[in-house]
Amino acid sequence: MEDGRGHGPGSHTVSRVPDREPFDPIAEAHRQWSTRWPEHADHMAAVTSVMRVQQLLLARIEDTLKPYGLTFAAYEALQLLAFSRHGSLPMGKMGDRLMVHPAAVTNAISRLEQRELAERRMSPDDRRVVLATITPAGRDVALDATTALNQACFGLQAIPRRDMAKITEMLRNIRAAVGDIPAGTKAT
Amino acid sequence: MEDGRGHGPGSHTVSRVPDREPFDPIAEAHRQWSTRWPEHADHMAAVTSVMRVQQLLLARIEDTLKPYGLTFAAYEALQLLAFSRHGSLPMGKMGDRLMVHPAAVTNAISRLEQRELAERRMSPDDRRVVLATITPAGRDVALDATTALNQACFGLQAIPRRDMAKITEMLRNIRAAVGDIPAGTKAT
DNA sequence: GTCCAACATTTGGGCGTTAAAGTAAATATA
DNA sequence: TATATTTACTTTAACGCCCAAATGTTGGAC
Repeated sequence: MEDGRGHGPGSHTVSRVPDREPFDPIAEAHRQWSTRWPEHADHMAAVTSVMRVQQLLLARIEDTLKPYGLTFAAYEALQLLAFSRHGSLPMGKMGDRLMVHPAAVTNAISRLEQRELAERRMSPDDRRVVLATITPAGRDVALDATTALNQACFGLQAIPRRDMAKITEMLRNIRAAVGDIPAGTKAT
Repeated sequence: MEDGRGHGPGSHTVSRVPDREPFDPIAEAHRQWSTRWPEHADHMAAVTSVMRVQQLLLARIEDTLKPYGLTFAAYEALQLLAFSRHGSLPMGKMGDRLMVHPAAVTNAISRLEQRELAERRMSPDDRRVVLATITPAGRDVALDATTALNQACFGLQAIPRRDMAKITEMLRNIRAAVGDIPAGTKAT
């Protein structure tokens, strides 16, 4: 996959992450920023880092998921259902959990439904709500995909668990600052 | 904006980041994962954290950018041009820098061109390449938007610079592990 | 002069958002 | 109690962004 230089047909196959620049683009941007807004450069670099790492991880994850015909969004939805108490959740609830708009859930479940990995059921309690429900086939796929993801260690075999935990901790500060979680939340 | 509970028309206005769950969904997922794949839970939590923080930051950034009629993708492209040596860059080069597909650059520049923030020029050296070029109006908008972004401190006034730098450093390890930058790259 | 590599664009589809609409439940009001 | 208003839940439609594959053009090598 890692094609060293050389675009053309056959390059861009591995969902972006093209040929790497010979330098660190974030360090470069930090330099540029520092000459103009020195007091904001560190924040900018951190934010840019998060953006870029997300992009990189997403690419790896989707490569891992591709053999199972799942996109990351589809996987997230499926796994959420798999972890739910009865294998089903109201559409709106899924939107809250996944932090996406209700309309996005509608579409995601529709696609899963087409592939018979999930199905819609009317709630017996409230006829307004529709329950997205995972099928046995859906559970199988979710399990296989999760195993693959774990195997690939989310693409980060090289990094020790301790460092990963540290990253989670530091990012939790950001999430707290932004109101994603109650301020004083502690680790597991 | 912060509507405490209560969806319906008028909620979901602030680009996702809906009402917060009463618990930390990542800590919850970490728990679930731990019971089944304990040796992978830390990696999973870190990856999930990056994904979620990216989502949160993006929402904040786009809110800040909205008054200038810019999306984050558009801002990135514009800023890249603004920082470039002659205010212009080949389309392909932009794709490399921004880590997006060539087609994405085509569309992004087209939209910027419509708004007269950028324009296309044929390269005098190579008639295959088209140079995306920032206009004076584009520079103005980019500068204003950047100021706004800095003012908002990228939405993270609360977090000290030192912590932000630490995050950048730890994420650089991930980028190195994934091949985004040469292994031994150091900070600025 | 022919063949191949590099660029950019077009086309098609997934995913996300906003805005608007439709139905069902809850609540107010008479 | 009966009707009317408001609120909750989902869906549809329209648009932006991204990727993937196919198309068309130019430059360079043989």
